[in-house]
Amino acid sequence: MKEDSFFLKVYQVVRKIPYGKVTSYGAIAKYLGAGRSARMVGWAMNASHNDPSVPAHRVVNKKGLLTGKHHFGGSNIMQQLLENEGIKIIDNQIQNLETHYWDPQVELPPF
DNA sequence: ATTCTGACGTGGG
DNA sequence: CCCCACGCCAGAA
Repeated sequence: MKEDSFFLKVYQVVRKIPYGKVTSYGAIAKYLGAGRSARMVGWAMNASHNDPSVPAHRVVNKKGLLTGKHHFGGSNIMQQLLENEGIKIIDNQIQNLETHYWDPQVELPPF
């Protein structure tokens, strides 16, 4: 596992997501410079299972849909975690997404 | 090397 | 907003 692999970069960003905030795969990809590799970000989250410090539950797709909840052990853990942070979720979709949205490109300093 | 896949995004309708 | 199709690219087999 290369320390500079895409996964590691993703982890770094995802770890910086503040409590009660969410972001999208595309936003992370963009921040990393990948731009169109949003899918890779999500895929990187798969490997994030090996790294519990990565709050993957705060990463959703651009619609605010919890697309990856199925990978959280098969239960609605992801939704509960987000609701625990004050985020309302209905039918796997985050309500008031703009309120909880957190853009690394804006909130975090550039490289 | 090739092939396939994937927790996505965007654009057109 | 929904639906459909294409693109995108890193990693695993």
